[in-house]
Parts: sequence; C-alpha cells; structure tokens
Amino acid sequence: MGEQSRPLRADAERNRRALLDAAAEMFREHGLEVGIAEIAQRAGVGRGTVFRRFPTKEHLIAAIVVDRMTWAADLGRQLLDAPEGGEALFEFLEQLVGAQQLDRALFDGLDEEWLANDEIRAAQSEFMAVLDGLVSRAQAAGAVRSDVGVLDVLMLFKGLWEAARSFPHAADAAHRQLDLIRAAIAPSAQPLRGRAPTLADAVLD
Amino acid sequence: MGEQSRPLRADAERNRRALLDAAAEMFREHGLEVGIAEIAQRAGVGRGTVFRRFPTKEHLIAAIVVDRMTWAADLGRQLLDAPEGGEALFEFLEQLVGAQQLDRALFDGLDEEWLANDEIRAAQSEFMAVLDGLVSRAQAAGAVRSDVGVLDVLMLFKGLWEAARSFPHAADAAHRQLDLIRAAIAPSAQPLRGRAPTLADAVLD
DNA sequence: ACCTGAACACCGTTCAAGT
DNA sequence: ACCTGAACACCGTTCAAGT
Repeated sequence: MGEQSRPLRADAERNRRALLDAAAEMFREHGLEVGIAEIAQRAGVGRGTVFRRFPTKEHLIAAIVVDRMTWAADLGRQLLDAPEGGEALFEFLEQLVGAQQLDRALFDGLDEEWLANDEIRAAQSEFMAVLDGLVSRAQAAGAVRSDVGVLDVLMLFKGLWEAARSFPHAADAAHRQLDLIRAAIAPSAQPLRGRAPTLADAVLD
Repeated sequence: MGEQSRPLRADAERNRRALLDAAAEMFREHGLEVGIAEIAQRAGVGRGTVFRRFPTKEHLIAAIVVDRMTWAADLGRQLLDAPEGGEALFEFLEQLVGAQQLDRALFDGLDEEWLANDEIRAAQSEFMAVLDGLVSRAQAAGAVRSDVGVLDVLMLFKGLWEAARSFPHAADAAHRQLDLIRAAIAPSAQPLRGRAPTLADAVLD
C-alpha cells in the first residue's frame, strides 16, 4: 500500500492542507453536500486543483475521516498504558464524546461501505485494535462482562453517536447514555444469545 | 395539514403506487443514489410523472419512510394491548429487528434533518407515542428501570439499527445486541447522570 | 387531469493551455 | 510538477405539447 509517494512540492503541500482544512470546516458547517467549487474557493485554489490531489470528492472526505480516526486511535493508545485497566475503556469513550475533534465524519467512516478505500481500511483496523485492547483490559479487570466483544461495544457506541447526531437538541444526553452503555456491558449473570462477533465479521471477504 | 386532496384519477393512483413500489425496491437494492430515470422506467412511467406526484426526490423518499413508520407504529399499538406489560416492549423491538419491512428507510426517518417534512413529522410523533407507551408499561411492570425515557431507548435501538446496517456481515448479532439493550435498561441501583430527555428535546423549536 | 420527453440547471470531473 | 478555468457528463427538475 504505497501511501508515501515522495514529498509534494511546497505549494502543492500547502494547497493540500488548505483544502483539507477548508473541506473539514465546510462539511462540519453545511454537511457533505457542499460543492467542490465552494471548498476550492475557500481554500483559495482552482476547482481543478482539488482533483489533482484527490481523485474524487469521496477521497477528499475519506482523507478527513482518516485524520479523525487516527487521532482517536492515538488517544486510545495512550489510555492503554493507564494503570487503571478497568476504567480506561470508559475514560476513552467519555473523551471521544467530549471531543470537538470528531464531527460526524469519524464514525461515518466505520461503515462497511467505506471499506473499499484502502486508507480508511487501515485507519479503521488501527482504531479497532486499540478499542479491542481497551475492552480486553477492562474485562481482565472485571469491569466488563466477559461475553461481549469489541463489535458489541462499537455497536452501542455507534448508537450513541448516531443518536447525538440525529437529535442535537438532546446532545447533552450523550454522557447519560454512556451510563446506559456501562450498565449494558457490566458483569451480569444473564448470558447473551449467540457468540460475540469477531473483527473478521466486520470485514468484507 | 391537508393531506387528502380528493382522490386521484384511476391511472394516476396506479402510477403513484407503481412509483412507490419501484422506488422502495430500487432504494433497498441499490441505495438512495439510484436515479429518478431508473425508478420511472421500472415503474413504467415517464420521468416527468415522478415530479407530478412528488415535488422532489426527497419527497418520494419521505413517502416511503412514512409508509414504514406507520407500519411499525401499528405493530406497536397492537402490543400495547398485550396482557404481558413487561415483555411487550422487548417483543416489539424483537419484531422490528426481524421484520423485512423496514430497510434503512425507517430509521433514517427519525433524524431531525427530516423533521422539516410535515408528513414525516406526523408519522414520527405517532411512532414515538407508541414507543413511549410501551416503555411506560414496561416500567410500570417493573421490567425497565424508572429513570430512562423513550429517547434513551430509541437511542439504544438506533445504535443497533445503524450497526446492523453498517456491518451486514454481523447482522445476526442484532438479536444479541437486543440482549445488551435489555441489560442496559434493566432495573438497577446505579442512577444515570442527568435527567431523561423528553420528547420535546427531540423536536425543533 | 394527467402523461411525456426534450430542454434546462447544477455540480462533479476532465483536460488543454499556461507557469 | 503543478495550477487553472473552460468544457463535458450526469442527473434532478421544469415545461410546452399531447391525450
């Protein structure tokens, strides 16, 4: 997967960053439907330049998603080394919820639809590995029931995320719902149906 | 809200249904990006006819969403009369998960973005009222903790829904995640932060 | 009243000309 | 190498002509 095809020329690199920043801002403010023309204008470049750097509008979006996802993975990795193994997972989710960093872009990137994109695929599996580590540590510490898997936790969190996006007026309820997630995966005598979905279940064949 | 503007002519009504059926099928199979041209062709009408019945592509989608949402509300209403007040809620969610009826269209309709559409707004509040009734009954029966609200349950369920859509390979995990939702809202000694978001929090001002 | 397809508008994408 | 804007393609939407 060759992603480092020798450094760009100074002006090109500058334009690339300007485009990413402009796009991130426009997408956050006006949704994914903003035109390439507006983004190019705000970045101070011509329309054509966008497509010189990103083969398609979707690739531009993907680049932002990768940024956010990498940021989140880094955040989680730090917590993996925390002494309190039982709380690190919840601390992580709590920080994700509180972060301005990740608008809708981040978790939209966890859909299978996007998996076609190589860079997203890489960033995603990195993120999942970190989350998996946090879940395992929490289980080892007895803070999370042993019969749930990463995907179970991700599902619950995606729900919180999606809901917060759908009902911005009730957005302050996100922390509250984290309590519900905590309750859901707390140690329990009631077994869950079926077996925990593995990471492999989330990946295209 | 005048929605019954006198019956359509026979051929017009037939075309309307054909369009709704064709659109529902195409959307399910190929996503919301399918062109109006394809839909019109499959329905056996001209492109222009689509816009005679639905002012915009979004309105066509909305009509389908309303169909599904009404169907789900009806289903829930029947369960409201069930003798087992404690299980009716879960029975409802279980049936929703199992239903082929509601592709992604249904819960996409619960976003605030769509609330602008009057018909969706009506169908949505109908659905929410039913869900609210089921939650209340379950709480009265002691099957659900008293400090959660409809929106909490909806959030959890949206998560399940969204996840099932994002990870179709792990779709059989939906029933499993229902167990997690059950665990989340089971009676508990640990109080939740904040207060339960009300229906008003979910509506535009 | 309703149906139709040609015409229009808009926006993502390409490309020839310029630096 | 890279930048640019005019040109192209595609698709949602409109509308004049037809039944």
